[in-house]
Amino acid sequence: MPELPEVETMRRGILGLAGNTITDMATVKNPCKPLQINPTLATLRRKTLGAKIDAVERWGKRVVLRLSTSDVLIFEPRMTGLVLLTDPPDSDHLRFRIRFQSAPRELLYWDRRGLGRISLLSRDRFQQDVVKLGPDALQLSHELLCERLSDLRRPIKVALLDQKRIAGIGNLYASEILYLARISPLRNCHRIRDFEWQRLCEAVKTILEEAIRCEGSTLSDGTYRNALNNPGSYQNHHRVYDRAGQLCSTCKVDIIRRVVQSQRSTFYCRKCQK
DNA sequence: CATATGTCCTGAGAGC
DNA sequence: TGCTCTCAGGACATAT
Repeated sequence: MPELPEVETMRRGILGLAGNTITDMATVKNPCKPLQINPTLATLRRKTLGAKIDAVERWGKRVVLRLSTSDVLIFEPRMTGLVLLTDPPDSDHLRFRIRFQSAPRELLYWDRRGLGRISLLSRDRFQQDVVKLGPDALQLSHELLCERLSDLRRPIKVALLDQKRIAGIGNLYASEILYLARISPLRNCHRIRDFEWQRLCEAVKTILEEAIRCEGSTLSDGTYRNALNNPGSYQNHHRVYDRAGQLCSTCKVDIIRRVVQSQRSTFYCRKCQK
């Protein structure tokens, strides 16, 4: 589930790693299938031991450690991955461990479902991959949003999830953003008007910034945690996500509906979103 | 090229 | 109670 706000919270939580030096790196044996590491653990160790962390960045839904060797170490949490500076939620799904020269001495990667990835890329390869992704959702302008989405023959909700168009928005925040922008998730991109793209652009910023202030959303399964293993609080502010059947808080007339688009749940108010 | 669908993975919850 | 089935969705592979 980690989308832009959760991954940004992870990034901020481990900013203190900047300037630190990697002394060891290992997978953790556990009952689950092994996590995918690109290219291999041996290569990762050979290329990163002794390297310094120059910067802690975010790239869409990925956490990016820039190393003094000019390589880039990437954590891609996908559904249930976490980066942690403290004890993980459980030991069974702890997957990876990096040790450092000075405090904080350890970074853990925990992933219940194990769909996440850890990758090491050269700076050049990283740049090539970055340009394949769309602009970061927090850097959007009205013009950029139109340029990336307005010609598509797809529902706007589906288009917002396409990381090659816009990077950082996932299933939860797409519903929240469209509700605030008062645009139906079913609307085809190429039929959306200019003033609506303007509203959408503002809603993207508003929702993502609100969610970052709340350190993201920890849903009922409790999986998502910040780097200190504390839950976020934005789930208490969701306007539509996972609220099917509840009264719309804007019109107070219609109820929130759930529909399925591209095999993902979408939540919206038929009366408020046109 | 654009768009649609299948796959990976685990645990929670439903239904019998 | 314990089994089987379905669902959750981020990113990519494969199909149309």
